[in-house]
Amino acid sequence: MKKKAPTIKEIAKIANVSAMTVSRALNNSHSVREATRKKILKIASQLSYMPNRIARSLVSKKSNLISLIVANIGNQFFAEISRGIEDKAREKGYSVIFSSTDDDAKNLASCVRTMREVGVDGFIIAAVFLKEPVVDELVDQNFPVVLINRRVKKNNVNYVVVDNQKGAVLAVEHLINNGYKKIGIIAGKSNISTGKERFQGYRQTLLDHGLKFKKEYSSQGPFTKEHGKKAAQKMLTLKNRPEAIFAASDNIALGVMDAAGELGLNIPEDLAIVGFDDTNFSSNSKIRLTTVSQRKYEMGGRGVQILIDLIERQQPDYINKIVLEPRLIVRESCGCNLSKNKKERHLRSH
Amino acid sequence: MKKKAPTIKEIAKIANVSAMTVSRALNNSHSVREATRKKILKIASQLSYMPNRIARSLVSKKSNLISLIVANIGNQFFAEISRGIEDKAREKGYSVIFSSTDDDAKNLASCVRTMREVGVDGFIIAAVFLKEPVVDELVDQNFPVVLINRRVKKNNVNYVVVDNQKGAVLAVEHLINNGYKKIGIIAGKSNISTGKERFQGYRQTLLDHGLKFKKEYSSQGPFTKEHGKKAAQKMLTLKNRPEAIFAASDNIALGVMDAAGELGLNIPEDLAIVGFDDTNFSSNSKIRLTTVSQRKYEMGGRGVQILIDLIERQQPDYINKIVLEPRLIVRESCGCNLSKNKKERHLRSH
DNA sequence: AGACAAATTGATAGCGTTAACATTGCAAGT
DNA sequence: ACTTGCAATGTTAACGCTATCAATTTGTCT
Repeated sequence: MKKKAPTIKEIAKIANVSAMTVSRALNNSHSVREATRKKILKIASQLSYMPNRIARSLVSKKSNLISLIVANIGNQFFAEISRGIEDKAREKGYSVIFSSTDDDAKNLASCVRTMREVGVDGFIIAAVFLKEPVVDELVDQNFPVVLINRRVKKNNVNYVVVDNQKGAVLAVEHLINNGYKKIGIIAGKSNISTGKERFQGYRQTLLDHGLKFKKEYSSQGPFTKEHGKKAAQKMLTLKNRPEAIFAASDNIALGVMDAAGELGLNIPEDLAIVGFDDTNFSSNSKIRLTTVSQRKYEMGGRGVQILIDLIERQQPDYINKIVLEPRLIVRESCGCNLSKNKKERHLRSH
Repeated sequence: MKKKAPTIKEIAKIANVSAMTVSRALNNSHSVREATRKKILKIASQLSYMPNRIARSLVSKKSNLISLIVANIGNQFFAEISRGIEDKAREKGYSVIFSSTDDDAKNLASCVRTMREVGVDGFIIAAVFLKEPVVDELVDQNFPVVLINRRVKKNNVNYVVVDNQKGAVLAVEHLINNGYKKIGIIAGKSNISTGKERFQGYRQTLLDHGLKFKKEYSSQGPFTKEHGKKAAQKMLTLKNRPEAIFAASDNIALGVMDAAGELGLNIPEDLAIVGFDDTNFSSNSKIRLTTVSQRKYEMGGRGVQILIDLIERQQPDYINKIVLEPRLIVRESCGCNLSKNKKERHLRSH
């Protein structure tokens, strides 16, 4: 059996003082004589006393627990965000409980409920749809929430996101500026803010540059490699196939690469690809994915900062919306910085 | 301000019963009349009552929280394990608090301490060194712990690992069987079980096949891409360089690929690589890493299972050691299943 | 109807901590 | 010496829940 942990009462008994004095001594309140404090601290350390936060929480109505809800913690993108969240939370004295929803609305609802029972002080959610009644409810009840990465349609929630539309514009303009005209998109779902906004950025950029939007050059689905592959297979076997694809996430881009590989298309010579997220693997020397960078670690950290301000009310009561700047990381999958040398070498080999 | 949550007392008042009856009704105890239960449940739902687990924990001395400690949640490998842990935990009614240690012993110690204060029911640790006093202490105190992925030298702890030595044997034998003789290793640190055991497997296999171990063909360091790259740069510029490298993790393998790329070496034609872990990205069509598979998701799940058995004492009091079978996933980075066709094509192009 | 067992409900206390107020003791000021 | 004032400590109750045992109601059987 687990050994019973010592309590302040036991310390009190040994030290011959009241439990209250022990409590005060351990929380370095000012009104404890130095000698008493020392005695108590010594006993506490001998018993290797640990404060029981559960009891403390019951009184203070604060658990110092944060709930982090993502679509899938096993996914590199969310894992990187999570690390940012964890570090900042720990720095501030909070711990993080994580849950994955697999982008299923029911799971979100049940996670939120469970976490409220657990007594978390607030939520960081990176798994919302544009319409998200669960979030509305939290907001209505003034329960601390911060959305990360994705936002909801309603405008009354705190969030930290990148400018997704702008990110898409950067990506697509880069392709256009380098001479590509037949540009396809494999996008996320349009009921998710990132999916929708990146798609809009794509479409708008085409129009702004006098290119027209072709339905067969676009696909909307989950942000997964599988969707990327399937959609690319279809798109790349069109009689008049696109010569460049904007993948709305790096995972999608990976799927596109797989499809291209199977069709015998070289990247970037036969097909240019730009991704979105700049996940860890994208810089790999075999992948060299040109992609729109999201500062995931920072995003997580700032989200926590806002959440904790909210919880501890150090912030006035306004809604905090942070839109980070996206940045295009040009690597090689877009074919836009191939050196003359390489291009020639490639041509020769055919 | 956050709205105060309703308590059983308030329900009791409205229902005109005692708090105890409400408690019983909500926990479907048998000794509540059906009519009473219905009345109480209705009121509870009207008030959207949520049980306060903190209060419950204080009484029951059980939080239904599990602490998961990994080296770095932002790392794909640990992220995948975590997902397995989360799913099983949720299935069993537990939630998971995660912490990253960056493989720093002090961080581990402080995490464990914090988590014990928080009141977790047990630990799943995937960040131990061979000698780990913190774990010893938990074990001494009979506090539920399960180690995942890595184990400690002492033999009195529950764990779930793969057979790392065997995994290394599989990898290296595969290379040897396919004609490679000059095989290097970029290994993990030898104060970590996985690092040590994989190294031993490598060395033993060489000897068993009449090859001799050359110090300059080996490097030991962190399981990171950076270490992989740096070590590979050194190893591959040896006058008599290895023609194959066993990377003790997929991340290391990625670093080796980077180094090879910079040196103008093609994989697998000029250099064969085998990794370890089979992380998500390894199957990518550009990477195609031959690697030793660890069933990470399963590993996590089984770890949780054991931990919960421990917590709830459904298991007799013996120590549970699970060693999963590794499996070699042959893809292309080892050059061992290049079709004749491809080989010829490659030769032609030179 | 009366007696008894069983089912249902209630009262009390306690989990470990802290907030709020009460008490004690001791030094300074007159 | 005697109030005054403040520092140090103590007492009580409460946080929301449940274990335990006591009290009450209900039903059953003779």
